Amino acid sequence: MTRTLPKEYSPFEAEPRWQRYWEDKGFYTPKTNDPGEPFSMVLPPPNVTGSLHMGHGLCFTLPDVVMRYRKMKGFKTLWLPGTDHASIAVHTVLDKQFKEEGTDRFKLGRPAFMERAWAWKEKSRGQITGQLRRLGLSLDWSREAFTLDAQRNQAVVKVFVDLHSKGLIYRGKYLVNWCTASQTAVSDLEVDEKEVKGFLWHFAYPVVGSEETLVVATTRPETMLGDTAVAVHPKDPRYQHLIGKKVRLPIVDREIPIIGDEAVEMDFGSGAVKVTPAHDQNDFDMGQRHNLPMINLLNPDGTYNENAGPYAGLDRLKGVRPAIEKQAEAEGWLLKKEDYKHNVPYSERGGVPVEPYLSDQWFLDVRPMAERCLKDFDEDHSPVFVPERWGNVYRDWLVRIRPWCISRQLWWGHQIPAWYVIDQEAAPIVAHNEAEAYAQAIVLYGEGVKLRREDDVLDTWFSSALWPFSTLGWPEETADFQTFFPNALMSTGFDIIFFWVARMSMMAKAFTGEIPFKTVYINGIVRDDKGQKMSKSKGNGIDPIELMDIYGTDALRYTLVREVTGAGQDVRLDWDKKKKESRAVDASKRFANKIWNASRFVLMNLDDLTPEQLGTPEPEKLELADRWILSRLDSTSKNLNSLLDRYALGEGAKAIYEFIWDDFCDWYVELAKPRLDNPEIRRSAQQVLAFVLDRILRLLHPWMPHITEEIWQLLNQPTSETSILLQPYPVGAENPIAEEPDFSLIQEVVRTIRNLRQFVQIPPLQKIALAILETANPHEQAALERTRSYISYLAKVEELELRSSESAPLTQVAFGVTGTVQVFLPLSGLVDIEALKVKLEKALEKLDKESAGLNGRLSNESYVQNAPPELVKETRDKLGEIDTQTTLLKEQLTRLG
RNA sequence: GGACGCGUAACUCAGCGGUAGAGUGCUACCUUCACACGGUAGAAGUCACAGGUUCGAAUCCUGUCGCGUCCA
Repeated sequence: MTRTLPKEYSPFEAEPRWQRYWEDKGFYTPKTNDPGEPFSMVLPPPNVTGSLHMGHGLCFTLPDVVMRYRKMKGFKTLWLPGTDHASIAVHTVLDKQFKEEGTDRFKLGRPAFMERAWAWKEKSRGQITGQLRRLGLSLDWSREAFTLDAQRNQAVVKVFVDLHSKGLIYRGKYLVNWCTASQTAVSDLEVDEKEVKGFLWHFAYPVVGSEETLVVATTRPETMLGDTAVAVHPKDPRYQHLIGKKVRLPIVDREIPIIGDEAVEMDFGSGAVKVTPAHDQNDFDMGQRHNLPMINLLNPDGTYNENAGPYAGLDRLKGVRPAIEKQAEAEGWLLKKEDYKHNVPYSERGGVPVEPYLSDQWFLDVRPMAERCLKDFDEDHSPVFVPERWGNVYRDWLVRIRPWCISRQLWWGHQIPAWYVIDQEAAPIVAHNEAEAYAQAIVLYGEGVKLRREDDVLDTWFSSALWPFSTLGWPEETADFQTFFPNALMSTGFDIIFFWVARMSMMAKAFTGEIPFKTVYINGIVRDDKGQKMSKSKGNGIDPIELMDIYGTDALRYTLVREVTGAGQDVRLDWDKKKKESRAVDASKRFANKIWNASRFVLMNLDDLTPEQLGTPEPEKLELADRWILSRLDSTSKNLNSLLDRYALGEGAKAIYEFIWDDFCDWYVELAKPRLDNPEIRRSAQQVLAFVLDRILRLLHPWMPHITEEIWQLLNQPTSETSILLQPYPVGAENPIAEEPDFSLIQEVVRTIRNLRQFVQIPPLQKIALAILETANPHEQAALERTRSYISYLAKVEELELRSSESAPLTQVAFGVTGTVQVFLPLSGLVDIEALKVKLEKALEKLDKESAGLNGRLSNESYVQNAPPELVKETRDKLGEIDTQTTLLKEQLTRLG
C-alpha cells in the first residue's frame, strides 16, 4: 500500500499542530545535566502589552535558525523567553482609559492603579506570547520570565543597593528631559530630534548705566523669564567692553550680568545669547562655570509656575510665548522676528517636545562600569559583533557615555528601594526592604523615626539590563546560572545597541565579572518595497500575522532570512495591500510546495518502507546518478555547516534551495523515475531517494521547521515520540564519494538536445526517433556510452547513436556543440534551413568574441608570467575548446550551403 | 557637522581581484504519470560616474553624484 498525500501542501493545519507538539513534549526545555556543550540565548523581551510586528519577525527568526542548528549539532541549547513591562507604554495606555472614565491615576491612588496595571498586563500578555509561538520559535516557555516579576525584582533591588553602596547611584538636581505628556523624566535615548520651522526672535536688552542695548537672539522667548545672564564670546570685539556690566531684563525688571564664555558662537544670531540655566543644557553648563543662579519656571505639566510672575499658570508654548511676544512688540524691544528652521527634541513615547527640566532624580554613574567593558572589548574582542562594524557603535557609546538618569516619575515599574526620613534633613536610606530601612533609620535617628518610600520607579531598561543573568536565577547561584551563563549569543537590532547591549554588558561585568554573551548578532530592519522604514505613523507596516495567514509561517520565515545575505543588511519586503500579495513570500510558499511534492513522489514510491527499513545503499550498486547526488549532498552539507557557523543565514537558505530544486528535483528525481519501474534496480533507487530526502529535510529544518517535521515524520514513521529537531544535522561524510565530472557532461548534452528540439519545434512530450552524438575524445565517448540511457530518457530520444569523428559528415540535421561533443538531430522537412544558419552564425559570433578575449590574454606576456599557472592552463584549455567548436560550426555551416 | 551602509538584468538581491549570477517578472512551447504553487527553452546588464593601482577591476584605492541610517 502506498501513502497518498494531497497535491498541495497546506501549512495551516500542520503548523499549529507541530508547535504544540514541540512545546508539550519539552523539546525546547533543556535540563542542566543534559549532555552537550551549552549554547544559550535570551529573547530580547518584547513589550508585554504589544503585538508582533515585522521587526520582531526578522529579529526572532534569525536566531531561531541558529538555535535549531545548534540543537541538531548536539549542543545543550536554551532560548529563554520573556516580556518587558514597558513603564511608559503601559502608562500611556492606562492614562487614556482613565481619561475616558473621567479620572486619573492620582485620583485613583497607587494601589488601585497597580491593580489596574497588573490586570491590563495579564489581559494583554497572551497576545504577544501567542504570536511568538506562531512564529515557530524554539523558546523554552517553562522558563518564561517577566522584567517585573518577583524574581527579577530581587535582582533589581540587589543591584540598586549594591551600586548605591559603592557611590555609583546618587540623587541629584539636574536637567533632565522632561516629557510633559507622561509627566516623567526620559533618558537621552528616548528623545528624537525633529527639524521644525520656527522663528528667531531678536530682543534688545538695555545695558545698565549706559545708552547701549545688547541684542540677543533666541528661539525660545518664553524662557527669558528664567534668564540669569547674557553671554558673549570673550574675544568678540563688538561686545568685549560690555563683559562685567549688567543688562536689565526688560520683562521682569531684573538686572543680570553680561558674562564672557567661549561656548558662545560669535556667528550665530547677534553673537549674544541669553543664559537660562534651568531650561537649557548648554546654559546649565555655563551656569555651573559662572556660578549663576537657576530659576525653574516649569510645572510638571508644562505650565509655568510662580517664578514666572504674571505669566504663572499659562502653558509655556501656547500661553507664555505669545504673551511675551506681544509685550515685547508693545514695549518696543522686539527688533526682529525671522523664520528659522531648527531642531526640537521630542519625546519618543509622549510625542510632545521635551523640556529640559531641573528636578531631583536618581542617577547611575556608568563610567567605571563602561571602562571595564571597554577594556574587554579592546583587549579581548569581547563581545564579538556580527557583522564586525557594529562593534564601533558599541565602543563609541562606551567612550562617550554620560550618567544615566534611572528614575521615572511613574508607578508601573520597580519602585526605587529608597526611603526618606520624614521631618529630618537626611540622606535617603537605601535598603533591600522596608524592615531593613527602618532598622538602619533607628540606628541613625532613634526609635520613632518615620520613613516614606520613594515614589519613583526605575527606568525599564534598568531591569532589562540584568536580563541575561536575572532570567537564569541570579543572584542565586542556580544550576541554570552556572550552566547557561554567559550566553552564547545575543541577537538584536542595531537601534538598541545603546539601550541594551552596552547596558547589559556593563551590568553583567559589574555583577558577574563576565561579559554576558560571546557573540552579538546585529540584524537589519525590515523596510517596505520603497525602502522606507516601517512605522505606525507612516502606516506602511506589514502585519506578519496576516502574511502567515496567507502563506504560512515557514514561507514567511524563509523569506525573511533568505533576504538577509550579509548579516545586518536591511530587508526589503514587498506587499500589495489591495491584492494582499507579496511576491517574495509567495516564492517561498512555492518552494515549500515543491518540497512537499518531491517528498510526495518519494513517499509514493517507497512501498511504505522507511529509510531505516530500506537500509543503506550498497556502494557497488550505486549508479553514476546516485554517486553524483550523494557527492552533491556531501558538499552541500559541508557548505551549510560552514555558513551557519559564520551566521551566514541567508546564504545558507539559498544554498539549500539550489540543492533541493536544481539538483535533487530537476535531475536526480527525474533519473530515478525509470529505475523505479525496473524491479532489479528499484531498491537502490528507493534507498538513495529516501536517504537524500531525509538529509534534505534535516538540512532545511532550521529555516522551515514545520514542513520539514511534517514530512520527516511521514517518511520515518517513528514509533516513539521524537522530532527532526533531535536528529543530527548532516555534516558531510568523512570519506565522501568523489565528485562526478561526467555528470555535468550529461547535463550539457541534454541541454543541447533540448535546445535543438525547441528549435525544430518538437513538442516536449514527443519522442525524437534519433539523435546522434559525435566526439573524438575517447574519455567522453566512454562517458556517453555509460550514460546513454540517462540521456535518452531526459532528452526523450528513442535511439541515441554514438559515433567518433571519423564518421561520414551529416547534412540534413540540426546541429549543436557542447565541449567537443557534436549533437545532430535529423531534420524533418518542415525546418527552415536559413533559420538554422542564422542560429549557427550567432553561436559562431559569440565564440569569436570569447576567443578574441582569451587570445588577448594569452598573447599578453605579463599575463602568462604573472597569473597563476593553473589559471593560464585553464585559459589555454578553454581556448582550445572554443577553437574546436568554431571549426565544427564552420564545417557544419559549409555543409548547409 | 561626524560615522556607517548602499547604488549590478524591469523589480528584489547575491558575487567583493580571473572577465556576470539567482529569485520574481517577461517571451515561446507543454495539462506530463510528484508538483501549472509545475516543466523545457529563451530574451534581457557600458556592474552610478570619473580617475588610479594591477598582466587583469563589478570586486582594491581616491574623488564626484544619488539614496538610506545612526550620532551631534
